[in-house]
Amino acid sequence: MNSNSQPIPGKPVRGSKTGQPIMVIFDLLGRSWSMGIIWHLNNGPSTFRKLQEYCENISPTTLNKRIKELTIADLIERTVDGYTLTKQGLELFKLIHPLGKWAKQWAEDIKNQ
Amino acid sequence: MNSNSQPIPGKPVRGSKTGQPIMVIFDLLGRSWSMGIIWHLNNGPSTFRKLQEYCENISPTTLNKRIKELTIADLIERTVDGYTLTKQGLELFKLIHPLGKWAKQWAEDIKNQ
DNA sequence: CATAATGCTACATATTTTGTAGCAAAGCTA
DNA sequence: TAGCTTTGCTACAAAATATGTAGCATTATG
Repeated sequence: MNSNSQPIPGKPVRGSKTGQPIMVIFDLLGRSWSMGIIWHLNNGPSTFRKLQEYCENISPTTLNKRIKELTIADLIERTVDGYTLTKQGLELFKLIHPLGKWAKQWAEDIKNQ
Repeated sequence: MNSNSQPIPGKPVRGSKTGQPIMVIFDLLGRSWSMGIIWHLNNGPSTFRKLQEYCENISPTTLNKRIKELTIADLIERTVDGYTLTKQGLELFKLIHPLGKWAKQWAEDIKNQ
């Protein structure tokens, strides 16, 4: 359908022919490990191999793709200390952070169903 | 790796061998169209075909899988009016909602890079 | 009762993700 | 400075997921 892989605002993505920003973000974050990478980087800079380890031994192929995508999207960047969140990436993290607490409660609730 | 498809807290999922809730949610939301479905249902109940249409003509196969997963996760449910968000689903939506505004700004910023 | 809309399954094809191997470059370390 | 080790990454085949199309059984609706 759309073999052009990098989700870019204004261009068609999964979920929006007109490339609505929210859908672009959903496409980007919706790919395997994207959110895990961002979540982890909030703990500080990380090397390629540390990231791989943290993300349940994600294959280097996939990790590399995600890194490229998230870098183009200006959510992460490479520094001397390793990969880190950009200013934007940190803001995004702050927005998804509350999910952590909610998820715990949710897990409780569906257990007691 | 893990052919058992439904992400369940406490069971291994993509991103966490111990099934940490946040990772379970990431696995669930990370699948194609999951977030789009939740986002859309916030506009009110929707039929299967309306959802399909809204989600860029998602294939019925995939939509059906997502519906089953999100239903088991108690995020959506089927009512006489069609599929709707559950109480939990609505809470989740509220948490991801701010992403919309942020995404717009983000789209602006990376355009002007 | 006929027609249309709805929810969904089947199944082949296409795309993504995984897993393993391994290489080139940079950084210690003796 | 010669030899490890770590790091970032590519190649490529196999496995898992997603897509697209057809179509069928039910449930509204006229």
